[in-house]
Order: sequence, then structure tokens, then C-alpha cells
Amino acid sequence: MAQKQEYLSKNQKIVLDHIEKANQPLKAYSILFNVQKKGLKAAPQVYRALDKLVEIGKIHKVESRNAFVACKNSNCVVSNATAFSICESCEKVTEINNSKLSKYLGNFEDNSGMKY
Amino acid sequence: MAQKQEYLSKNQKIVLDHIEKANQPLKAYSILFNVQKKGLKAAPQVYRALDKLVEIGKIHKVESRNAFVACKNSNCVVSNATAFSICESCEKVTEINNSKLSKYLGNFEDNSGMKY
DNA sequence: TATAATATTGTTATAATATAACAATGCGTT
DNA sequence: AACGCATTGTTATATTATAACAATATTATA
Repeated sequence: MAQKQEYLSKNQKIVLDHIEKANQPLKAYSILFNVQKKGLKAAPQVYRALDKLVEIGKIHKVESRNAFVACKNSNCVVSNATAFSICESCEKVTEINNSKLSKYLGNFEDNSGMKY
Repeated sequence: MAQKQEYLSKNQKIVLDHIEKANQPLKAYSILFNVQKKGLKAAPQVYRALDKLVEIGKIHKVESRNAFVACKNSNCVVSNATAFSICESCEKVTEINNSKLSKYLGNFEDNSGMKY
């Protein structure tokens, strides 16, 4: 496994700060509009930061919402499964990331023999 | 709970047939290109069919891939959790849909008391 | 049958999300 | 300074999805 990046670049810090201050998943273009005052002017700058932050586990992408949320588990590692509980009426999102879920998925094996 | 639709409309059938013949998740625009010979000419026609098919449980959306796949569990009901196992190198997708997972998630309760 | 009501389909345009491609800048090393 | 490399900046464009409304088909009922 590749070594984890030790420090964040300027743009990565700006984006992570912004996401951590929100208590809900944020969309890429909403992040863009809000960090324009800090100098990030175009989508690729935001997406590059988001990609890296996801890669190193600082944030998660909530795929069904095309949104990004800070990881609340201080030691969220790539090998742990993360799921989200999303209220369909109020949109509240909660991270599900615990050993039971990881364990269950870790033991999963499909009919064709593919293992997680 | 709303009653399940008993029959499929023409466009819904065309789209479902196409997805069922594929053994992998298909993207909306790829579906569109391939059903143009059957008369569906524009994106909204495909998306409308997809939305309905997801709603009635005939297909699932693989959110992280923006792709749609036929439900392989003949009696896949809305109240069962469905997850996907996706190989990150070969992209093979397998549906995980069994009582254990549903049970685990059904008993999930987050720190703030929100229940699944 | 006529006609109203509803559902489905067709169509154009555009919004929202994401990436390709390349130029410019900064920064440590020789 | 000159090079190598990572990061940033920038423009353009690709991809995914929906809004809005017109046209047609289907069903219900007078």
C-alpha cells in the first residue's frame, strides 16, 4: 500500500477546511463558489483537491448525492468500509463506519467466488 | 406504500430489455445510443424509463459508476438493502443483497440516535 | 361516439457534474 | 543558473441529468 501523504497542499487545505466546517455533505461547485475568495477560481482546482482528500481518507464522497463530507472517524483507514445513512426527507447524512460492517463485508463472498 | 406498477410502458420495456441483456452496469447515454434504433431519440426518454425501473425495483443504480444494472434477485423489494461489490481493476460488479446485510443495517443506529 | 382527463412520449434547450490538456509557477537539487 | 518535479492556474469540453413544454395515445365517462 502506498504511503500516506504527510502534508496537504495549499488548495487541499482550503478545501478540507471548508468541508470540515460544514456539518453536511457539500457539492463540488458549491465548494468552488465558496472558496473563490481564497483564490481557487476553476473547477479542476477543486476536483483535484477533492480527489486527493478522498484518496488519503480525509473526506468521503457520498456517491448518491455527488457530495463530499469530512470523515468523522479520526482514524478512518482505506481498508474499512464506510457507508452512509441518509434521511430521505431531511437529507441528514451520518457516516456508518464500524468494525461490524467492515467485518460483514470482509466476509462477503459472492456466488461466483469474488471476495471483497 | 404505493402499489407496484403492474406493467411496463413501451419505453420502459425497451430500456429494461437492453439492461437485462447486458451482464454489466450500463450508462444512460450508452443505453441511449443503443436503443436509438428502437425509436428512443433523446436523453429524457431514457432517464424517465430508468427512474421508473429503479423505483419499482427492476434495476439498481450503481451510484459510484453512474450506471444501471438489472436486479438479479427475482424478488428484490425496496425494503431490502442492496450493495455492490465492485472490482477496482476489472470493474466487475456483483449485487450484494441478502438478509444479513439488511439485518445489520436495519439494526444500525447512529450516535445521534438516527435509525435506518 | 364524443370528449374530457390522464399518462406517456417526443423534442429542444440547458443545467449540473467532471475531466482533458496544457501553460505557468514555485521549489528543492545539482 | 539550469534542471526536475510537484502544484497551481486556465480554457475548453466531455459527461450526466433535468426543465419545460408540445404532441400523441390511452382510458374513463358523459
